[in-house]
Amino acid sequence: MELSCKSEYAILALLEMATHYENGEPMQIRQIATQQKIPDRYLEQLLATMRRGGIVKSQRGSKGGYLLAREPRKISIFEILECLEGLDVQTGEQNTNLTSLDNSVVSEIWQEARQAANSVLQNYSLQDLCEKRDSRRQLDIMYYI
Amino acid sequence: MELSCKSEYAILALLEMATHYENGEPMQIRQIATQQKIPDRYLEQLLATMRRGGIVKSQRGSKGGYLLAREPRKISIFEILECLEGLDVQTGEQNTNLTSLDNSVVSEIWQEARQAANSVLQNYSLQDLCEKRDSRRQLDIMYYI
DNA sequence: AAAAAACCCCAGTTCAGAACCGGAGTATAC
DNA sequence: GTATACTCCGGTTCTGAACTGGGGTTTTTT
Repeated sequence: MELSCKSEYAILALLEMATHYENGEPMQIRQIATQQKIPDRYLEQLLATMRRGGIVKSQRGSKGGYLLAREPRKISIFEILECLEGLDVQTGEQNTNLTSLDNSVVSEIWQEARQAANSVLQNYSLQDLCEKRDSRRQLDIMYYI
Repeated sequence: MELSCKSEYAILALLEMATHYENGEPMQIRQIATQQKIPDRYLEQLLATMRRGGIVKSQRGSKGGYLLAREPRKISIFEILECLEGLDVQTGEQNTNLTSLDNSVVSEIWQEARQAANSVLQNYSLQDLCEKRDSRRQLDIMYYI
């Protein structure tokens, strides 16, 4: 039940891109990696995966980089995790022999729990996280004064 | 978001014990391991952990074995996972310097999702799983006829 | 045209932790 | 007092996550 390092990196990177979404310029891997303290060669892979998943788009060549494929409001946290953690390939083989009844009952319960978590994540967009962060930041300033 | 092998083994073992809870006799590791296809030396460790966690109790010596510490109705799936997967030690260090605002916002969302999953698991007892399995079994027989 | 700046692809390597095994010790039943 | 179980603690194996490296291709700039 831990958030994988991979997914955390990805969300942080997208958060960074969402923050600069308005100005329309692509962001370079290096730039993002430095800001969010992510190993850049690793981030490269994550961004490539997310490009294939239609979450970001890339611009090659000099002055190139990455852009969100859609507005931050239209990208859910669930979608990001789903893209990265593999599609949870439903190996639907109901081997009623190998997989006992006990097994399938357990995995159904687990499925249900996961579904509950997923619907929470489906209701949060990148935009939401940015806003949450920004209002938090405001609060911090208030306290400081 | 995958159910660890460890937790699955544990639930299956407890399910087996719940099934035989009525007759009051302790069950041996070997017996459970064979039934549920679990490596017995590994199961031994899991049961020991659950004994320390107050989920099962043990009887040493000949004719010994393990028993559920409470009725199956009173043991939630959540409790089992909590016991095995470590207490999720809340490293509450809010290093506002090391951990950026972005980081903490992300981990809060994750927390919320996990909480949603947990409350599902809190509402399922071993008894519930047994009943689910048994009614499933009845259904299978019906189809067979 | 050439150089520079970026992404692209694919193949490693490292490392922590999960899963599993073994042996010597201890309690209990008969 | 012997057989049968759990108990404790340490080791091993193996997988997958995290990270690294090198040689490409595309695009911009000069």
